[in-house]
Amino acid sequence: MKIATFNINNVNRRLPNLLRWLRAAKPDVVALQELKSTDAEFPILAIEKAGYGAVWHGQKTWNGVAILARNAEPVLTRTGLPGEGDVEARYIEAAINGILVTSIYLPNGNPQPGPKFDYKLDWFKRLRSHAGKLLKQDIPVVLAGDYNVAPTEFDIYPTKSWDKDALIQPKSRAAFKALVDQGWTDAIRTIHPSKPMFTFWDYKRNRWPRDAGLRLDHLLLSPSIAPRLLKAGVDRKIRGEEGASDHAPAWIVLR
DNA sequence: ATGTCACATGTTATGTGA
Repeated sequence: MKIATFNINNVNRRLPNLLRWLRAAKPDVVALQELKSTDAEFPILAIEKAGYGAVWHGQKTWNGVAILARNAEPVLTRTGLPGEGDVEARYIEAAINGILVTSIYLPNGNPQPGPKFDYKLDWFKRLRSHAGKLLKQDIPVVLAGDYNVAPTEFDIYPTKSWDKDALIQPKSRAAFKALVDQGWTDAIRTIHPSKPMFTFWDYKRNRWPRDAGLRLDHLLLSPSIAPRLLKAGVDRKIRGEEGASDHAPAWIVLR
């Protein structure tokens, strides 16, 4: 079973790229982020035609998350994190073939310090609270999404350019580590301990041709599913296509 | 400080967010 996470950066603008990748990579489950689409504008017909069922949680202009399942209908279990109602569409969760899968679009948090960074840290706290409850249920869970955190120095190319950026701040990294330390397995890093495995390359400053990337998209596995981890990777070449998102899909194969 | 992309508002650009 192949599960992927892909920040598509506008699902309608990037629809030809998405459909090409679905046909070529044939993932069984896909967590999409940054739909930048209202619920009504989500391209469900094209996605169904490609052989996928879907659940989605959209919003005008910004954010938006979805979960696709090949030859299956994901069973929606929640949109938004528990607690106060989220105005921004950043969380969706569904059950597919006995696995609970999320699509997370964690706030970027820039500029920092400031209210947007506070929102990021608060959102992380609410995610940890919910993730902790999922762990206690002892069910197979994959927390997939764009966490907007490069967890360590190894997850970014050598540079000073991002020193003030919310993506690499100690507080952002501590929040990610606190989540993982609940008992989750960072699947990509587990399979590839000594390769950077970038998933994002900024459009600016020639960063894709220079491979000046960051690893921001993660698949975290609950203890009951981690032993099934067989393979993991990043479909880097997707980033080089015409009209590409600034992220590439990250994926795992479970036995 | 800048670079790139895309969208919204509503203009022959500018602001916003990433």
